[in-house]
Amino acid sequence: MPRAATTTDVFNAIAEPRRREIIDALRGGRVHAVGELVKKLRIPQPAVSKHLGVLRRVGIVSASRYGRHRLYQLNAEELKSVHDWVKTYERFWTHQLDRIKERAERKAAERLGHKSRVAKDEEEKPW
Amino acid sequence: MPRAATTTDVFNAIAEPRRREIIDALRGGRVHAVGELVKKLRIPQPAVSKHLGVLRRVGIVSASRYGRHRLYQLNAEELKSVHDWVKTYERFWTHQLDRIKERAERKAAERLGHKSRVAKDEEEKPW
DNA sequence: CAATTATATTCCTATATGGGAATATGTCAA
DNA sequence: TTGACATATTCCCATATAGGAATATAATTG
Repeated sequence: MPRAATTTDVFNAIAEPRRREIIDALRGGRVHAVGELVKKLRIPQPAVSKHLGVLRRVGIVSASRYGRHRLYQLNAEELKSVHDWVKTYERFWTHQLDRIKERAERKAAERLGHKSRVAKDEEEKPW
Repeated sequence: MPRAATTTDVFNAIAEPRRREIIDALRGGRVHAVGELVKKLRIPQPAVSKHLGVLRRVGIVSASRYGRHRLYQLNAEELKSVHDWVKTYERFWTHQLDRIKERAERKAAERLGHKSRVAKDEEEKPW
């Protein structure tokens, strides 16, 4: 099986650096014509259009016409799913002290026999 | 040019759903043998090994030996770059009120002639 | 209508999958 | 040593790029 399409979900869509650049350029709610993005990011116009196409299919951006221009706008809420997922790991790099404390607490609990319960079908491993 | 390798960076590595499942399974700091992941996630062993290989090359997990087992451990800090990037968009979906207020403030500023300064080489667009 | 401008689409190509099957490697146990 | 077990690697293949070049489509202007 090949890799999932870039339009499968937001995670795949933002894996491409240039697409993240485009997203960043659209930050602040300002709409941008394709040509502006081309000039700003120095990416060939067809490439920008293609990347915008991917982002649009995933829902990260939406487009509207303005004369012969096409204006793109960010729908940043679509990035929420990524944020929600990665946020659950936030504690691993913030608050070093909390982490240490947490470990100490876990060990203390073990000493007191308050091991976290193990699911029935899950054997106790020696590690 | 083909898509960037999955081992290019964390963004590409986590684009694959099964790799995120593996990461999630390793949460909590507990080490896991490959076989445990296979049973837990119901993914064929070669697939698990391959995905772990990708994650290891990117640095998201690290491995150690224990007899004939290989124990994998999460290095969640590697996910920080993703968090840092997506976090800058957090305000777009949290605090609805703040967003409304912000827009109102921007409009007010415009009324007062306090437009955000425009870079010299950036023309004023009609939109 | 013709020329121009803005953007999208099509073609082509080299490359990197991800899964399945089979097999190799490594380690322990009798 | 010989199995048996745990994990990694290799092969094969269908598929989805991402970029470049060329072209098509759309809208404006004269």
